[in-house]
Amino acid sequence: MIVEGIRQMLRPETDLHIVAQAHDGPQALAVLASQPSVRVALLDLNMPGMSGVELTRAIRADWPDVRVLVLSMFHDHATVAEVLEAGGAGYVLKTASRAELSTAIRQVAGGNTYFSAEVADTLLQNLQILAASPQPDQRPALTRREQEILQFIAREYSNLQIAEELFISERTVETHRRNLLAKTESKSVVGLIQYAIRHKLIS
Amino acid sequence: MIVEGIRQMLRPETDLHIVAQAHDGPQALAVLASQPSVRVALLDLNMPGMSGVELTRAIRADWPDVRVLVLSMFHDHATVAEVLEAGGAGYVLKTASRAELSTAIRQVAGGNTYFSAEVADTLLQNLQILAASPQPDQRPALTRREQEILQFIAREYSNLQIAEELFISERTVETHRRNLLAKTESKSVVGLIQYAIRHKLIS
DNA sequence: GGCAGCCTCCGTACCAGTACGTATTTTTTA
DNA sequence: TAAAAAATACGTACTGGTACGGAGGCTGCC
Repeated sequence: MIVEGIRQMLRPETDLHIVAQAHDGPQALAVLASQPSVRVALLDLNMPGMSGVELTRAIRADWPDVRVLVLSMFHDHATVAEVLEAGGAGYVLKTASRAELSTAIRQVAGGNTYFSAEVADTLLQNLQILAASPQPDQRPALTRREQEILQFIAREYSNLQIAEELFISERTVETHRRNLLAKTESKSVVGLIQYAIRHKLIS
Repeated sequence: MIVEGIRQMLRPETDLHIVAQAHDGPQALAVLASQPSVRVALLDLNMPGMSGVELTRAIRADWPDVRVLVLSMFHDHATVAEVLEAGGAGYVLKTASRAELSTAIRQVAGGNTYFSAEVADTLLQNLQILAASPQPDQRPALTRREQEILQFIAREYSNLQIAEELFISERTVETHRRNLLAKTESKSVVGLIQYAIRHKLIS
């Protein structure tokens, strides 16, 4: 029903060719297998059986050149993020007009991404969490020197190598290393690296 | 000059109070030190001396409650990403209208983020790279057992502990560990953990 | 049946990191 | 300027990972 609706909706757009359609996940995968010309897969996130996210992931895994455009009623952050993580290239709300939908398809086909305005808002709102949020980080901060040492550790330098690099004694490096382990409450370099990554001190 | 222009521009917005102004980075930091009531710092990315990104970082480090709104002529991805990474909460182009600028200030003051439309586009375009890009990951896959071992290593288990946990010999764990190091091309457990995190095998 | 890949196990040797204690100099902060 | 924090440095001892080489059993596939 919905599939047919979209088909009718896009009929006037003469540059868009609907080459196939399917009613659930497995069917979609089967269709893709026999239709090498598909460039964009437009799919309803809320489908029977296999979830839209799973299907997205499956498509991306088997046909990396097929761009996935997701159609959904909701735009909460968790869902949108999941779709992106699964490899979705666009996310359009079901309230979108024909004009918006066709624009989205063209954008996605062209290698770009497309997000409905509300979806984009959601994403940007959450960039805050990813990159710009005030982090109430109330643990003992690492000193400048310690952070520096940590950089080298993360690059798999040995204590001796670090010492030579910084023109200090190996013993000093050992001490810094000990303090790092204590401050990050890790038993070994393993926890240290995880701490560093979590706190975006490296990579 | 620019500072004065913005001041005049925002004068009609009666709910916004300009409590201080500065002409370069160090001056801004000094002003902040003496003005505890500042909630939003509006700064030109292209300033003399200290770069806007540096100033952003400095502000976030010393006054985590001050929200930084950046004003810039450009919106290339590298620059925007840098600002975000430094802790900026918003990014407005200099072509913005008074209405947009005041909206941005209010959004940022309210704990949200704000990005001019073009900037938002740039960001969304690059989400593709962050989250939806096809990753040609053509390295030897880890076996089930190896992944299992890796989980324990990430949790800071020693070889002996892993052995006991899995009812196998410590030697076997050592061998798996060696194979893991080889497959991930890392010199030590340091690289191993980074590999695991990058490939979402842990945490 | 044979081959490949995985999981299992052993020994020897070495080195790097870790634990713990102590102490001086330099820099920052109160 | 005194106190606190950071950076510097040393010694001893021990543990745990790493390098290297070898080997047998099991499963699944051609």
